[in-house]
Amino acid sequence: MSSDLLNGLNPAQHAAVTAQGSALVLAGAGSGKTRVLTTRIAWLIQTAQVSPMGLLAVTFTNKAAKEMLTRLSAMLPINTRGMWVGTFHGLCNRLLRTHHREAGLPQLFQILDQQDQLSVIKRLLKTLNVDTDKYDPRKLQAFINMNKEAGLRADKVEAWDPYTRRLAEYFGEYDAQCQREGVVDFAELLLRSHELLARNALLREHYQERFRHILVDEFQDTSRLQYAWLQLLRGPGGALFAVGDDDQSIYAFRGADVGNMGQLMTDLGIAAPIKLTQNYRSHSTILDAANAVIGNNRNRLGKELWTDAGKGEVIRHFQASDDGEEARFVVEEIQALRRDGLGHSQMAVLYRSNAQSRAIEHALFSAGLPYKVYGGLRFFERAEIKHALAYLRLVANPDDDNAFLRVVNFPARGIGARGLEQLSDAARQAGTSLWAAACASGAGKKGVAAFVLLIEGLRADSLELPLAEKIEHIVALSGLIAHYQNEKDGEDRVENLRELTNAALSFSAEAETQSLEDFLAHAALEAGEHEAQAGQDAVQLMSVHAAKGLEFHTVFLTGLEEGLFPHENALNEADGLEEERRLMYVAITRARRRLYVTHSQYRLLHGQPRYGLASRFLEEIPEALVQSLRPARTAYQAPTYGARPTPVAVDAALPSGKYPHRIGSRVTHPRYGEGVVGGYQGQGAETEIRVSFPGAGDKWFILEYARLTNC
DNA sequence: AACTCTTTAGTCGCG
DNA sequence: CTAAAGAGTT
Repeated sequence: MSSDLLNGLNPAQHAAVTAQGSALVLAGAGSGKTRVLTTRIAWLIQTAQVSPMGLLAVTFTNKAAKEMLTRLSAMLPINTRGMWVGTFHGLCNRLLRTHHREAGLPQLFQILDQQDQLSVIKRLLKTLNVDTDKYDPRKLQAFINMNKEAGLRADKVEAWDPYTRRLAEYFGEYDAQCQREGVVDFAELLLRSHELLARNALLREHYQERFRHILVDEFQDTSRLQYAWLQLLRGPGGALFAVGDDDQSIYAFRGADVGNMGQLMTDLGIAAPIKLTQNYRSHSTILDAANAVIGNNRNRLGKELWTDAGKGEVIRHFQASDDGEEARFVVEEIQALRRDGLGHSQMAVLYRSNAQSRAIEHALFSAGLPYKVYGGLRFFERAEIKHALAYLRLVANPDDDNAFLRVVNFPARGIGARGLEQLSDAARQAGTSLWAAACASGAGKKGVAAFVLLIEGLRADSLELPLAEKIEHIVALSGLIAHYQNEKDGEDRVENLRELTNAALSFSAEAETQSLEDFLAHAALEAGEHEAQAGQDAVQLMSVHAAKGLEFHTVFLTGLEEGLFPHENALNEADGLEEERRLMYVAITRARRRLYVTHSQYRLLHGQPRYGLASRFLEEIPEALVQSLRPARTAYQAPTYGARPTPVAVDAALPSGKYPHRIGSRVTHPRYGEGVVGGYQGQGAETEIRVSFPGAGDKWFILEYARLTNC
């Protein structure tokens, strides 16, 4: 029986799936990690080592959780409903809703997303009369979240300097305000349920006895708090099975601590991780490049990817003179690949920062190619949706001050800053919510009174309606649709508001509930799909971070320049360069068959001209694996695919790094026109370049600022 | 109180 | 440069 499940696993995968007790699985990119995880769950259940209700499986994304459940139900004839499989936040939410009393929370606590949290912080700093030039709300937000992710409350923060002490003080005020208002931010979900389990021995022992097996995906992304949470849930006889890849740890900036992998081995007495190193995705040229790059990192658990799929194609490198040329090169290659029959959706263009998508989008658009951009706002984060949700939240709980403030005057109903100030003064003095203050004192003011009547009417009217109809009704009467219909460019927003009803419909079908509160929690915990342009078979554009976990036949890795990738900000951070290198490793291993790496000597960044040297990561790829393509001597002209002239090796005389313009080559200056590069002097940022112009003679420019282009 | 203008910040982003 | 937020204007 179980042999069916285990069929086709390689020895390492087999060992991981059937490991006894706790284990750490070091799963390289493309090594069948998800398969191992789901097969282990199925195997544990099938061999009766655990019941479906006796295990806990944690992922980072809703998508991963959903996929795990889908695969599981394909493997075993069990009902996955009710199993504890989900994201850290989803499971903590479940725990806190079930035990809200013990956790000191109202049953209907609201969840703040990042935007909500920031506006709460801004509001708080305003009432405390804090100078926001000195205490940046966003810095405070990061401070609060970082500390919570490390498991620290305001009174436990180590604050040696006055500035940090003030931040800690505001942190405490913020938590107090959240507690008063019954709202919980993302980090709080985790911290609060950790405290719940830590303080309540009965509860803790109950869950420890229940969850005999705890399984964690993407373990390298766990924060210290998440690790502590897992340890609390794991009872004396419980097993913790963690799967991760330290080389793909790219989320330190949001609290992930790779150190958890080593910590886990120490804490559970695991001598060595089980390594999955056979890669089923890429050809060996690509893996060799990835191995070589990541080999430059110091602190690794250590592993090398390999494949029996053969060498495959050489990695193609292109050096553009500006970002426009880089983009046109990508487009030409995409068109050639398309002619050879490769689907657009099999090709991805990756970049380090989202701002870089512009140039690529422009070129794709000009060429009439379909593309999808990932990143940006997601469905439940859009302003019109958040407005609609605020109405829903007020109907569910009128004391929700955040929701109140968001829509009390949107659409405009004559309630200005002055009126609001009176309201919040009244609320503070009476120690009540804004809503209560509005009911008490607002009767005189027509705008406020109308708003109170509107919300009360909405609640009364929609009480008995099923979820989707309720939402449709509230959205319609809120005046949001009318407002956006009058606004130019408002069609999309109206469309999204209508889509909200559909979202509610599919939610109530899937979750089998008509509860508005459940839907609101769902909206907070799952922000929905990223915006993506229409197009069935479209080229995929996304940041390297967004590409983690995905794979494509062909990958264009663009913008490989110092300062951009590795990003300059990362160089000042502890272990920043190593994290950037891991990001490079993730990027390379996305490609199944063909990998392009490109960089540009010049690009506009924030409207400023910038001359980037080739990324050090480019030079860390062994030369033998790379073939350099060069543009024609003049501006790059599209080579016909297949009939391209034999690529010429990059001129080795000068390292492609330090000098963007070769001595003796012709360059163009916006003011002086065409000239010849005479030479360089100075180092680093001081580097100057000499150019002789036929009309203006010899000129020296600071290389960093000179607007020179090769011609 | 709505509208327009100016200012400012700008790596990556799950829940 | 460009989008969004805050300040100033009508």
